[in-house]
Amino acid sequence: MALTLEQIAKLAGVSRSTVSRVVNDDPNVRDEVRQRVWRVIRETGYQPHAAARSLVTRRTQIIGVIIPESVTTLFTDPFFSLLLAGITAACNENRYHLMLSLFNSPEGSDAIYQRVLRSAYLDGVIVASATGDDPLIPRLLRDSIPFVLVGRHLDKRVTYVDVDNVSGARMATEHLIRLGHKRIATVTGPMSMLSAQDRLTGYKQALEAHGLPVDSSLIAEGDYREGGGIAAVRRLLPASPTAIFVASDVMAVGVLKALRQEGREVPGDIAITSFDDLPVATAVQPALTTVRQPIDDLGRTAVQLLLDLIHRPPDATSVPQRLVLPTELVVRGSCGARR
Amino acid sequence: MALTLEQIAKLAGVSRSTVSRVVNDDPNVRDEVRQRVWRVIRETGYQPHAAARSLVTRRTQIIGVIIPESVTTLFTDPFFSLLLAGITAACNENRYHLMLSLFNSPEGSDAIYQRVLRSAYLDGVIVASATGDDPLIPRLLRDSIPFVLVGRHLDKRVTYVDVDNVSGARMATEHLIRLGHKRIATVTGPMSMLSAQDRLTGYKQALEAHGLPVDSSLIAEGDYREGGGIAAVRRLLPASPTAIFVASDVMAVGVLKALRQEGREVPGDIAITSFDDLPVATAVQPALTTVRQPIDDLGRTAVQLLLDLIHRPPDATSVPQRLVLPTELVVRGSCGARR
DNA sequence: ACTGGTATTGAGAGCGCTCCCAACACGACT
DNA sequence: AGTCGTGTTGGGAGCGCTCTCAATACCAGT
Repeated sequence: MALTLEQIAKLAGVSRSTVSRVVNDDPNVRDEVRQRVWRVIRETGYQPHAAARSLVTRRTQIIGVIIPESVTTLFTDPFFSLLLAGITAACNENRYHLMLSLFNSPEGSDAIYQRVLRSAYLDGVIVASATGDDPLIPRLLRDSIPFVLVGRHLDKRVTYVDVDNVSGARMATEHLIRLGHKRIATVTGPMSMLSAQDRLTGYKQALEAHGLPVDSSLIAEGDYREGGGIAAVRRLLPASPTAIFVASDVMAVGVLKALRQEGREVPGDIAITSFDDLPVATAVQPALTTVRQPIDDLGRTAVQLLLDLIHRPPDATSVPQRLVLPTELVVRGSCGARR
Repeated sequence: MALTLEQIAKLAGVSRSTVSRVVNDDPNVRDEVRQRVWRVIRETGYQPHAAARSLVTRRTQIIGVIIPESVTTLFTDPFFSLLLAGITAACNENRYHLMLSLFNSPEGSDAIYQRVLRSAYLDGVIVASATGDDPLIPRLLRDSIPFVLVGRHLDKRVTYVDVDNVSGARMATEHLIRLGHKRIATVTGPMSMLSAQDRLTGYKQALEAHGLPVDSSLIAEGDYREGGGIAAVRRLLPASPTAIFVASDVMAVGVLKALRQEGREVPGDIAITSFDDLPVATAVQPALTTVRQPIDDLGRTAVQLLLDLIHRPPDATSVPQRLVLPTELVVRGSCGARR
């Protein structure tokens, strides 16, 4: 059976309270006693019972990562793996635990919300790239559960960390402009997501900054998935673009595939730039010129912001933090800059 | 503040015990009372406090997924995303929660083990593809923590679910043999992993079954990562194979890349088959002929086995379950069967 | 009316921990 | 010698829940 504080106390010849002090690094313990207690703890392999502790401290040392219903289908995108890796690393460093919730259950997201968030399991949550109007956000605000969004949000009460999608997209598009392209199309993400809107904004800014017209026949909405890239190409080709800025690597894979099927050469006939710099970007042929986002940082920063929120004294009123991380363009073969 | 049982009891005009019975579906409650209590619960949005409940039931309704240190570098492999998706779906269906632990921390896996597994946070754990000699397994056995392995294990006390790596690899190799190849090389996974050993065994079985020699110059060890595939090709080419069975899709991407660099055509000069059928298999050109494994099933089955283990009465002695799921060959372009 | 059985309910104890407060020892100061 | 402060320790209460057991109500059968 698992040991309790009481038993450790008996073994060390002190009281329950003293052992508790030792375990929690309370300075009010004589050094000699502290040593003795630690020795017993080490020898017995004692570990405090998490639930008992949580019951009184009202803290679980667990944070949740929520993949909202609206994006569970994107979960296999390596973006989420990398994000999770960053988040878990930061959690480990801070001795926090991570609970993963995909809101992908037939019971409905309301029921999951109740079960996961209202039962005091979690000290706080990180919400991964929700759509702008995800019903989750108002609920979290209403229940005053500490949370951080990965991806920006319009509500001023929301703390978030995002990558600079606008300037990333602008760079990717300007790169094509510099290469002499005039008819530059774009495949966007699902417009319900702010990241998709931002990348489209960056694309438009680049065109406008260089006096090029924004032509709606050169804009096709995708879904951040491969199939969306394929479908978008079919809609775009009649407008005869000479280059395409694709709003994600995964869609770019689809675009590449579709173009190949149509007999178009990349970058010879059509140049491509995209966004994310996932491992797949170098797996395809030609390798993708793409915008790198610091996904690992994104995860680590989200954890840091959340822990700040959790440890903030409840009366402290302060403005929610909003961080935007920089992006960078990685030039490879698909844009035709190197030939 | 969050409500307690006691408050609900007062509101419904019954005792704490009765509310507890209602919440836990105890049949010994008059229907009229049950209705009344449920109504109050619904109206107030009451949710039992998880820690308080855990403290007495000794159950947390949380299961852990552990990615051992030996494979954390593979975590971005979409295999893990798909596995996690299957696991979370099964968890949601069973009203369990999922705690994700990557043993990737500088504090060392011993410390994480203590922190995560000895504090009674978890009802049980799923260990994802450990190496054969991962020190985690004996510790879990010693501490009698219910656990299920994804991937087989030699110890007879271990419950696991695996895919049929041997017969999958045999199919992939035999397919090449049927296409007339005689000099078939293989790029293996890291030989510390049983799945890698099994896939190599399948490869050898296929050769032997068709009277072909097993030539060690045609066998190169990889690491299940892209770089390993690239490096393996350089070691393999001097032996002039006409076909290669690559033990994972991700490595196959590397192999494709390296062959292209060496000016070899796939499948013209060298035919390729691989293993996994991840999304990337259809992203590359030519698309990979590969062995599909039912990853989603793997995750769901692991959860099912674990829950069986958790709910088994402690005195029930029974033989650990070992399940092996079938694989299937998906023929695409890289093997040259379709031209 | 009395007995026994069954269905339903409430009260008390206790899970293992933290936190508050009182108790104590000890030295320093008046 | 008495008082105070400081450092250290132990005991009690209580977090919100479940579980056991006793109490009560009600019915049927005698």
